[in-house]
Amino acid sequence: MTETQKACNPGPATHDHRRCIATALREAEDLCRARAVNLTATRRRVLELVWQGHEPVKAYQIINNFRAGHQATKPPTVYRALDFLMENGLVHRIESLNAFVGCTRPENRHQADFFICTACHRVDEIDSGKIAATFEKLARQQNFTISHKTVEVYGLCRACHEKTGEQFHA
Amino acid sequence: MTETQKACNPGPATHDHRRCIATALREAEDLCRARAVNLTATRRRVLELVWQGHEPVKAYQIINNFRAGHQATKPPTVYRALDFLMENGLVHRIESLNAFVGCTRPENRHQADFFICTACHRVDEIDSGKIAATFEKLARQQNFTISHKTVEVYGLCRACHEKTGEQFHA
DNA sequence: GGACGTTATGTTATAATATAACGTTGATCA
DNA sequence: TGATCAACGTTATATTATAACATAACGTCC
Repeated sequence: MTETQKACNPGPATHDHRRCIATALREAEDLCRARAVNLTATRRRVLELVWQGHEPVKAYQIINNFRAGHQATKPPTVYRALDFLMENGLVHRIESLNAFVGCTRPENRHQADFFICTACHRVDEIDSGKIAATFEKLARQQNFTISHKTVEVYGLCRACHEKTGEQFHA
Repeated sequence: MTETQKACNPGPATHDHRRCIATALREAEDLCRARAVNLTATRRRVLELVWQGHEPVKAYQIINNFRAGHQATKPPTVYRALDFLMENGLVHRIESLNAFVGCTRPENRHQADFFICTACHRVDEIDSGKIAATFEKLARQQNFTISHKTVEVYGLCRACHEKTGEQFHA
């Protein structure tokens, strides 16, 4: 099991997700304080909504769920908050889904690559040292100079793969 | 004036892009005949427009440039044609750009990974045997079962990298 | 030969995603 | 105290994509 997963275990709803949210928010607060950037109430609320699960969340889900009490919000507010959160490595964008996911290890800035489960939609960051090396080697062969990348790998996570197996036996 | 055809993006050497287009269309015709699928005039025209360069082309560029004579078209027509072309491996979608690019080797069906130049926007398919192996190994470690992936690597192609170098000396 | 199925396209409307442009507020501080 | 700035509000609109239903063109089967 990788370090990425921390307290949360694979598969939907098998853990107390409130702890994931609390941890993510606390880490975000600490990091923003340390970096002297401003984690405002709006940004904090958006981060909380991104963390409503381990699945990617769409911008308009956030917009629609934003109202706390009876305050609504509008697209630019949420997109700005998402920009801030991405700049600060607290949230990643999943390009192939037009969606956003909380970063599980924001303390070290990184570009993330992802495994995305097509069954439960859980996203895990790939530990990407080896991937980077592979790409660098290929790039050198073509004289290509890499700056950044989008890597989103789809398939079944362990839990869902096992469930599928169960279905075959049922 | 249309958004068509800024001269071809160099890549290694400047080339006569009309030949690229002609080749792509001919190969498409051959493949569709061999597979007994129907490369209609609409689909052929969309493919031609996707091939207006080696850069990704947006759906609405295609829609706006579609008129041959004075016939316009509407989004569903073009999206349907793109779906057909993608199903038949003649076109790939670049997820992180919401854009489409002609496939350079449609004769063998494949999922493609890409190098995308941030300067000239040229796209090249990565020969991805090694990439797949690397991902498979990582996936096994996490008990993840891969089905497909999006890999889009950004940076400078050789030509643009060299140009940038020149600029630094200028 | 005409009813029917199939494939592809046309048409209308709208959904879903994202940003431009400009206005307001409240904190800070010279 | 008023200039500045960061953050957010507001309005409008741009961009990307699809749903839903209508029509056309063609083959086929009785």
